[in-house]
Amino acid sequence: MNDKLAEMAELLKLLGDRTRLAILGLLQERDLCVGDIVELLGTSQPNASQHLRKLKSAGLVKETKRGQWVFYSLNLDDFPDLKIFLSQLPGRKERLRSLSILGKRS
Amino acid sequence: MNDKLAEMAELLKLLGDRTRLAILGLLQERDLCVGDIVELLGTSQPNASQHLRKLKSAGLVKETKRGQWVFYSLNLDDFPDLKIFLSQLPGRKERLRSLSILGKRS
DNA sequence: TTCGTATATAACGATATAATAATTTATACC
DNA sequence: GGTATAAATTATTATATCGTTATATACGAA
Repeated sequence: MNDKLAEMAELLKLLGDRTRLAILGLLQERDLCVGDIVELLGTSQPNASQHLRKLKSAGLVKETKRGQWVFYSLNLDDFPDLKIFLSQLPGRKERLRSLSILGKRS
Repeated sequence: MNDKLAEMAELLKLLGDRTRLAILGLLQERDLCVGDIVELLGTSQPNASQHLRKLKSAGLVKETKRGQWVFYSLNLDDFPDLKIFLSQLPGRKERLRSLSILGKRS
């Protein structure tokens, strides 16, 4: 079909959410399991999980199961422009440092 | 305030609409009055008008009154990244050609 | 197998959004 | 003034979205 515009709008709408932007920003630093994301964002587990599902449906992230954890990582090969954009997201380093302090996993 | 993330999300949400993306794409070619936009998009006048208001509120477009017409133009000086992005919108040239054929204004 | 942890899914409610229809305001022309 | 055109505003409806609560599934350890 020819509705490239609608397709672009859909992607932008997906990005137009504070929580999802925050998740993408965090994943840019390192892969994270859902629990880490929940803790870093200070949101509920189902909320994070549902946002992750949407990001995955769009192909922006991919999941990898490791034991009982599900790790998510960025999957931006199909979205080269997004890489540049996401690198401008603020506040990533700071929050990830706090994760290290907690030291849940080396 | 520090919620740059929310700010970015809001802008992306604004862009995440097919109609608004189309308007921005059209305005990239030339300034247009509301009636032209209505015709080019094939939508209703109030619909176009309301989307234009949102774009104006965000500072993405500005309006200029000329007689009984209100012309809108892009105002992306505060959004340098958007210029590059918008230049990738599809289907602009084609639809504007059809406007020229109609020849409502030289 | 039973228990605890990690994640996903489902159901629900509140709010937001987009489109339409109806009305109003503003301007030009006679 | 009166009429026609251009655009904005208001009200309404339908749908989408986000977050929560509750429940289900998956996996590992004892």
